[in-house]
Amino acid sequence: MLYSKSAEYGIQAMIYLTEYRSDEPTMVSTISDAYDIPHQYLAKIVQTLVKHRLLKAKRGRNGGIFLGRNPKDIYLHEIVYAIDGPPPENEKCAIGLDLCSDETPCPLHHTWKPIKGAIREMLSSENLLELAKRVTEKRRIMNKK
Amino acid sequence: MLYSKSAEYGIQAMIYLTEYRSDEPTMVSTISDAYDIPHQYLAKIVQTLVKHRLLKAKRGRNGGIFLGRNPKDIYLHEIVYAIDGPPPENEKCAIGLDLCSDETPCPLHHTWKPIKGAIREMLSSENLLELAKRVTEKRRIMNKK
DNA sequence: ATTAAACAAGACTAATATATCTTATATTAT
DNA sequence: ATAATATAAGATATATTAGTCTTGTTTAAT
Ligand code: SF4
Ligand code: SF4
Repeated sequence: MLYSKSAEYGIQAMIYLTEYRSDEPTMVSTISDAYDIPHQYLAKIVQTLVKHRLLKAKRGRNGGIFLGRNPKDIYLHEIVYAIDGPPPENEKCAIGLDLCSDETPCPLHHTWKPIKGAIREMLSSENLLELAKRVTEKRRIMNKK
Repeated sequence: MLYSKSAEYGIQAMIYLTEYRSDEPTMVSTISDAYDIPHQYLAKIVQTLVKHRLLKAKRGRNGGIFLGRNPKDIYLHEIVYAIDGPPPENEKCAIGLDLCSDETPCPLHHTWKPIKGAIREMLSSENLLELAKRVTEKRRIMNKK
């Protein structure tokens, strides 16, 4: 819906790193085990995140990955763009009749445009630290029951 | 984003039928030409819409398709469901960590849920007649320039 | 009746997204 | 130095979606 499966895995991995932040590197396999992501597949996704400097990797024995920078300053859309690439210039959304503009909109424009805006806003305002906090909180609640 | 390419084509075809409504049947090829949709592919999509009674087909020479009922009473989500099938019971949206509920939501829940609601609302409140009217209006504006 | 023109249906192909396999390279403990 | 263990990288495989081809069936004009 919002992004590919690959991007979803990437986000999950980065949330994991934020939640269990450490000075020691975290193995990719630790994350893929925890979230049940195919190991090699996640490894490749991690590679592209490393190239985009969202992660740092330390190779060799006792190696692993770290966050590339402070999770408070990493926003969802960065992760999505890194993996799925930026959205196309003329993104045909909704019904896909011809090109869109505010003057000659497609027939869904007036309801769809605000929704699209809300999605963009969500992806560009949510940062990793907040997301990870909420995951921790969720886990706390679930364990209580 | 909202539905598959097939569903998009299906919507386009039904908008066409609404806009150029007629007592004579409209050939599938007329529509596929007008909207540049692969003919045979649209034919198959049309078949499933016929099965779901959203369209009626008249076979043989001078045959073609009609709307199954009044376009005022056909809503977008019906077309989408007919082609893409209904959404999964436990639709994992957003980040996809475990299952979702209002009590133990995934970390995007509070921003994503209202958006999801808006999308559902859009699909279930937009009817064909309105959409077709807007297309006509759009065409009028574009021709003026 | 014959034939042309339309939809119907299912097999087949192509493109894309998702996932796995294999080999290379880097790093560290011994 | 050697072996173990990690990421790096690209080839290969599988699944899903999109699109094509072939043949069949229905209908109406001739
Ligand atoms: S909804 Fe608006 S932005 Fe989206 S395709 Fe239609 S006109 Fe363009
Ligand atoms: S956003 Fe809400 S509804 Fe969607 S997966 Fe998260 S908890 Fe579930």
